[in-house]
Amino acid sequence: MTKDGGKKDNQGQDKKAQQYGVTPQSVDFNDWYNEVVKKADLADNSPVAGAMVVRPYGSALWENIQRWLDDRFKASGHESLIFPTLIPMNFIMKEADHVEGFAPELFTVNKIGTEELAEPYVMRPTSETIIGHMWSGWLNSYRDLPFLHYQWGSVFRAELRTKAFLRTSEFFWHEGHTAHADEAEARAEVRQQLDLYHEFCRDVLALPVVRGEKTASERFAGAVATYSIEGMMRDGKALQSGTSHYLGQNFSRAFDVKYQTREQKEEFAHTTSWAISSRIIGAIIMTHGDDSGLMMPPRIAPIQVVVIPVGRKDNFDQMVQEGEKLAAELRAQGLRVKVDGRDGVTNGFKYNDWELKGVPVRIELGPRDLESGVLVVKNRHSEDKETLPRAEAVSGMSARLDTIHDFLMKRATDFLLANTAEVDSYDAFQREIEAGHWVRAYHCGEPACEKSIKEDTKATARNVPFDDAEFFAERGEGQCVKCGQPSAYGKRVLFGRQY
RNA sequence: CGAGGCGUAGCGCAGCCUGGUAGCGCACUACCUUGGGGUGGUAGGGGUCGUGAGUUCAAAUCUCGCCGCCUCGACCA
Repeated sequence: MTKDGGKKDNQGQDKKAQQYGVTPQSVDFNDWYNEVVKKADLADNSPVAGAMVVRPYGSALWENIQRWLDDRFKASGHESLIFPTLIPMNFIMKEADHVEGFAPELFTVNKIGTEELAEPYVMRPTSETIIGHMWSGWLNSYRDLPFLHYQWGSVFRAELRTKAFLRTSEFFWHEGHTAHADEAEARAEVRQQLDLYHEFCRDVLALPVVRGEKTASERFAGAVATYSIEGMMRDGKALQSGTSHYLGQNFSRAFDVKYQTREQKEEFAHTTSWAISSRIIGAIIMTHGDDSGLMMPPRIAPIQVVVIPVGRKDNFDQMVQEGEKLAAELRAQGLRVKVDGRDGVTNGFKYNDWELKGVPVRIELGPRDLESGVLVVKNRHSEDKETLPRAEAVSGMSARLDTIHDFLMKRATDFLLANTAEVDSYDAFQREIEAGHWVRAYHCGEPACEKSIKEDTKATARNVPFDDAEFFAERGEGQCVKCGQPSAYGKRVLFGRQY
């Protein structure tokens, strides 16, 4: 917190201010974020530069994310597989744009023991190349298609400036890779997976996101088209929270992924790839978090309800047991419940602790409550404590979590809309960006023009919202906000500063 | 990778300028106390000062290299 190390006369006084809680968002959003990540026990720095250690609480969150997505992938006919972490370096070189995009950030393995390798490997930055290589051997006939594959794993991209979850040199994700007989089917897959990500964000994480297509300069290295979902963080910056790419035949040509058609012609497959990474955890933190710490969306929260037994020395153990009984009732409904039976820690400490960790609902259970058959229930995002009949509190818990979900979704959506401006002049554009807002503006579609906007304002084109996007979908024409040329895309482009 | 800042116990810091072998608060352990919003007390344990080298009789303290973290910039999911 204190940044000037030269301060005198400060031998740990003013302890409360330093010990408890996190720096308010309004004071320093970066500090807030870093402190929340560490103090909520999500992750810690590791001895490896730019690579984090995900601690049990963060890992539990990630596992819940994985589980939901994995179920849906399988439900739509996708199959998981496992590829090596190492990729022959020359594979990366086979797709021209791909090389250019990834070469600067590759970790290279060029030695085994003391032996120099004639053919170096790279730590995979993404697996299109090696998967393409293998597909080439697996694909013969149109009857073999589609390939609907994905894998969970980590990838490596050397980053010069890292931040827990948002940008680390090794990060965790799933990468979906599919191959199709024709463009239409491949494009449908691309859209289907992006829509799944959108559904996941909306219905599970309570994250409002804008679906749209990336402009040419923001496209994935080697893609024909890149689509993204963009979320707005509490500081007004955008976070690309998921991507889906139509790769055309770029990779299939580079890796000879071809098949014989029904008409007995040889054809290259149309491929796709799509991903959500551990970065999505950063989106959860920065969309819902507040000055008390994290706020876990209830449907993904590792702990949905925490039970705090309140008691004195003579009855504390009994209250913990009662807490466990209560927890068992809630678990029987499929809820994830924790009983905080720590002794010697005061209730106030526990309240603050679980608020920092963002547990959506807290139940206090003390002798008085037990006697009168009530429970004291408090939602993480509210100041109010409710005293409810026990049966009602228990049976209504799932509905309560749904209500919290809806509240978070609405709050985040309101925030996103309130902090997005529609502008038609470059003055207004710069002013709005400077104020930390998103901007919707017409743009000519020229990469050079986009670049100059970025140089002026640090803002980039986030995406061009779909016609059926939940926000900002209206079509229209105008003049480029920067250069005055006729607009491209048939609608306003979403601009913002980004993570 | 460029500029700046910072690395002393798990956390937040003092000590460094004016070298003499480490201190405060919290946390931790034990006991007592307290217990419905970060209880109070007593007694303890823990660091060789990011790392390597140099200067010196002596280095947390002075010098240089390296590493790491943070912010800004360039680059990127």
